[in-house]
Amino acid sequence: MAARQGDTKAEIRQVAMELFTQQGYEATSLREIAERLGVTKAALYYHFRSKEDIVRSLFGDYLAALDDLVAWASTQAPGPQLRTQVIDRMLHLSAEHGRQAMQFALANQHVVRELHPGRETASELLRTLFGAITDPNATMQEALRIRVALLSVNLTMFAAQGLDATDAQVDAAARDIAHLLS
Amino acid sequence: MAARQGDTKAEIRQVAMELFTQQGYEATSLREIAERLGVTKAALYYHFRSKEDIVRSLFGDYLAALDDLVAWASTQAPGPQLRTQVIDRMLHLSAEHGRQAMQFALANQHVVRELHPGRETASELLRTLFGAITDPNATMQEALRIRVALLSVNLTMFAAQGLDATDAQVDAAARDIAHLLS
DNA sequence: GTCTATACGTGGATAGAC
DNA sequence: GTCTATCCACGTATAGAC
Repeated sequence: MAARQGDTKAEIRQVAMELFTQQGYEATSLREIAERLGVTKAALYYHFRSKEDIVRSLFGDYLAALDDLVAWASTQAPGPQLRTQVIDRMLHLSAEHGRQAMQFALANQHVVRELHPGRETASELLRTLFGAITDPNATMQEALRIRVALLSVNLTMFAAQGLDATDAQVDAAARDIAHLLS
Repeated sequence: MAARQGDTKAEIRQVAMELFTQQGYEATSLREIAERLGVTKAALYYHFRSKEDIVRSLFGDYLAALDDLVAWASTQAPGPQLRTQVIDRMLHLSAEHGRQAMQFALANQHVVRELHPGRETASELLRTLFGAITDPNATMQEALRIRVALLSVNLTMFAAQGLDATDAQVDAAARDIAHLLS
């Protein structure tokens, strides 16, 4: 209890991230988060304005960075080079925001979707990104493989759960796999 | 409304599958399902005993089949052959239960987890499966790639959303990708 | 900065009429 | 087979005291 002055907000974020990832966003109540921390629901409202505010504070940065990536890719000419660059940037994002963020995003797609106010939904975003890196004349097989290559970055982070590996090792493996597919 | 005798149950299942996949299980209320069908909540309770009962009727078969696969794989010796066989069986499962089931499972992992009464959780199940097909002496990189190969089957189904492709084409692409990685 | 108390809506679920 | 009416628990959120 010595460590409960000023960092309460950080603790809330940490517990919320954990529970949201394990059980899902809707399945996790504020009461649950509060109990786990030994505080009351009302205490949470001192630090955050709403439940959505918590999740937003958890992923706002990542989503914004993803937006930027998509916007940038849309201005480039499709082709193998762009593919490589986009994959590298995805890896960079994953490394920067941590595996847990990826796992949350995968487990709470519909929540992430709602967090995009007035913007594209997550699937539209993905579709835009796919379009940007895929040659218009590509066959269906090629297009599909490129999509899987891109998604494999996050999938690898997910698959690494419980595996005895450093972040750097996982990053390297993700890069190998994505490039193998693209 | 002529088509509202006897197939109501089927309609409920269909709408539920759709909404659960799009919005998530908890985020979808029974009221929402009922309204969409033009009936009342109480009507749903005539056909199903609970909300969980609906989702169970949607995925019980798939989960049972997955259980069988894991149990079988555990009795086999790990190696390249087993890997190929497991991947083929996964493809078979996906084909049999449809892409939408895969999408639901991916979007509602924590719900699927709860549906396993007295059994392993979904992640334990996956871990068991991974263990069965991975050589104990494999490097971390190899182990990770095998995991991703297995998961890529479902991922490919997911990635095929909105793509103009037949089920057979997607299956074939999934097989290629999984084998490329394994 | 954290609490008690409470309001309010909604969700799942049941009883009983038609 | 579907409806109305209703119950109860829970979830988010607020007001105001300490």
